[in-house]
Amino acid sequence: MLLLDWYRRARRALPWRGETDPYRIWLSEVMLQQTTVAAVGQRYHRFLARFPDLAALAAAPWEEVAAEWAGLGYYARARHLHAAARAMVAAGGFPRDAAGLCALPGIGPYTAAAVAAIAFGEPVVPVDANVERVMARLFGIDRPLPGARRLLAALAQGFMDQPAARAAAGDFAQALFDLGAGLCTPRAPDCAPCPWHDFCIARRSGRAAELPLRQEKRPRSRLFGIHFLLRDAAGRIGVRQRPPAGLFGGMWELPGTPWRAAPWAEAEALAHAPVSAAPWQPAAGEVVHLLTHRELRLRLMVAEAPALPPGLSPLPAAAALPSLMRRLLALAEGEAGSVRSGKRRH
DNA sequence: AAGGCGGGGGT
DNA sequence: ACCCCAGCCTT
Repeated sequence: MLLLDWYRRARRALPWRGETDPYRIWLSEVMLQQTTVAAVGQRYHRFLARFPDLAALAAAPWEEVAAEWAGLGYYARARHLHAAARAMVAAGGFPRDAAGLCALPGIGPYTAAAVAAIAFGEPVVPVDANVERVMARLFGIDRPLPGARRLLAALAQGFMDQPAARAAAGDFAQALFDLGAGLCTPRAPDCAPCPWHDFCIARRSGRAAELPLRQEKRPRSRLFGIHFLLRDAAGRIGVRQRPPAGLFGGMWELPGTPWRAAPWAEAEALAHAPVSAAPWQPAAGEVVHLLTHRELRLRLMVAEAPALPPGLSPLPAAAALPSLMRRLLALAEGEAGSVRSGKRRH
């Protein structure tokens, strides 16, 4: 098969390539949900150093898992990963097929198929955005996503039903990923070296870069909040745990106002301060943090107190915070405010 | 079927 | 300033 030949020549060297331990395959797939390979980076090895196997992860308290996941985003993934590890230990180990995997929290059709194909050789295609893009172009599918999802999945599974692919299910799946990530890219596909160059309908009509079509997205709504950085006499920072579900569910945060559509006046926000008597001082600047469908605009008030009040815990390490909260902390260090999401300016 | 849910890299 | 990414869960 042309694709498998190309893959054996051109495949990427990735940290999880060549792994056979289903735990390690599973972890890589969950980290990569809606997350680029570059963003995962060294976090895969770091996580495994801390939680080397299913038993270690299942035995760990949630706070340690949350701290290890901090900064990776989509925090429900960490909650589900932890819950699934405990469920698997209780059930005696890993389900050996896609159907069994799919019943676990945080494992949907994609992840179940990926683990089944890569770890167990089950001839199922994990349909991610790469596979959808490749199939939409190869067959020239004009129907926009997400409506075309089932059609694209069926087309991909058709390839897996060929004997050469069935005999190397994990390689075939990863070959589609590498094709999508390296050649059949979203913006400017590099069609010349593509193993399916001659058969690709979109390329033959010069429309590869235009497919797949997508439904229009809704505009971002804006949320405002003011948070409070309280240090005790020892310099420890008081944090609390967010509710288990919803935005940044289960993660540490600086105490603050609720997030709402209208900006807060300082005096109004002080009603939500963890200590009312403290001399709160506003930090310069504002954090503007962009999520997929929200724009968070947060400001910071700073004060010291002899001791942290009940309800606040000392922050174990800044690295245990989601990126949003780390950026908020940076306001107190006098770093330039009003920096847009994520990337630092120098 | 649609919306909620982070963060960062690429262009 | 956008677009997109080795998706899943809830409503």
